[in-house]
Amino acid sequence: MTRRQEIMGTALGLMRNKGYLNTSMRDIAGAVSMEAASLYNHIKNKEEILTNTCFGLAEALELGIKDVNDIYFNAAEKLKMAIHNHITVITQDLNASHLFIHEWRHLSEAMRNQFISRRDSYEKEFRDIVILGFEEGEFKDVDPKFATLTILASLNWVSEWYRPQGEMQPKEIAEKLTQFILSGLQKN
Amino acid sequence: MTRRQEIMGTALGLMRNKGYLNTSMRDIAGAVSMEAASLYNHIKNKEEILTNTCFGLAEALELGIKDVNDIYFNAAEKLKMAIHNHITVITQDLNASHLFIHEWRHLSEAMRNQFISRRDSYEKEFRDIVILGFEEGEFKDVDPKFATLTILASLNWVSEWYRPQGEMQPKEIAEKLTQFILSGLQKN
DNA sequence: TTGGAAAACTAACAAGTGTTAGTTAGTTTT
DNA sequence: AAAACTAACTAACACTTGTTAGTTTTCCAA
Repeated sequence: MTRRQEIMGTALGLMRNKGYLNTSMRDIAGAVSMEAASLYNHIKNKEEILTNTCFGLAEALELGIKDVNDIYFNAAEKLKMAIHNHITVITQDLNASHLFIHEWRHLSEAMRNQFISRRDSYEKEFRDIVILGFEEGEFKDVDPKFATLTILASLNWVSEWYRPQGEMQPKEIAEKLTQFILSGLQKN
Repeated sequence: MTRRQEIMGTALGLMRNKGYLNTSMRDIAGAVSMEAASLYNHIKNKEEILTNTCFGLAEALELGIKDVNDIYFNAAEKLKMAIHNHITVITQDLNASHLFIHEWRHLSEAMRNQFISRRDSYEKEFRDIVILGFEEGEFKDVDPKFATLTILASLNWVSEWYRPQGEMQPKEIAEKLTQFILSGLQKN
């Protein structure tokens, strides 16, 4: 592991606990046993940590959903794959996910706009699956936007309670979520 | 409206847009056309804004769920009422909800612990409904904790996209969510 | 062994932070 | 008329912020 990766990883950990704004360069430096100014030999500036992380995860999610939508399957199958992909990415690095989900607001305006538009287009790919399901006659006639937002909220929330050492592993989480989203809580 | 309420309301608006940490006392003062120091004639300090808001909403939610669990109904009916209550509270003041959902992390440690324990007990009341549904034989044998977290994630996310001027109103949102949570996306 | 890059350091900057102290003008109560 | 209260002000404090400049140390390839 390079020093840069060590700094990045440590920074993400701190930022997950205390928040991006509340984590100072001196905090990060202390955690890797150096002076704040020395960090700048390895990273451009504080925002690079946020930018790198947010766009890194965006890319991972986009790659996954493109795979899903490029192959033909029915909507239920696609949704299952999309959920599986999302959970896999999100649970990979919980610290990074936290930044991706909560702290992107603190990107500079230009980066933020870019980020939002990529997020929107990811959301749209998800929404298309819901719409496909309706066209197939398999899904109910729900408001696709509403449904998609609700689904993504559940998926993202996983990063809040998932613990790698816990008993539920990503694969199982994805399966349960798919089950829940497709057929709900009630019997029959 | 008292000056205090004006300050509080304005502060919540700013904090929703820029985040709690990123909103300075000078920002708030500017928005109500006074000097930062003058704010202290009306409020104790910055944290009071956060504390007041977080515990205010906690109380509103607790009151609602107590009403639900005090009366006898079947689980499906209870869940419906609980969701309705949650959505009503959350959509009442979106700025406050944002603080309640996202910024409670920045409460001082003592307040934060208090807040978390109240949140946990609210969560438990919700979970009891899911468990009741299983005991009644009406709900599937899901992991109650998992289900509850997933449900609450969907509910809280509403505060992120709901717009009072939009076409979907709280009552309708609550109904659609209940429907979605009970019977999912798939037909039959 | 040496030259040079990489990576650390110290010191400082300009700006911004929440908050307190002390004061003043205007209003209300005694 | 005197006293007390309200709500604003200016000025300042003590500290933290991200970042830069300039310097020294470390370390590895030639």
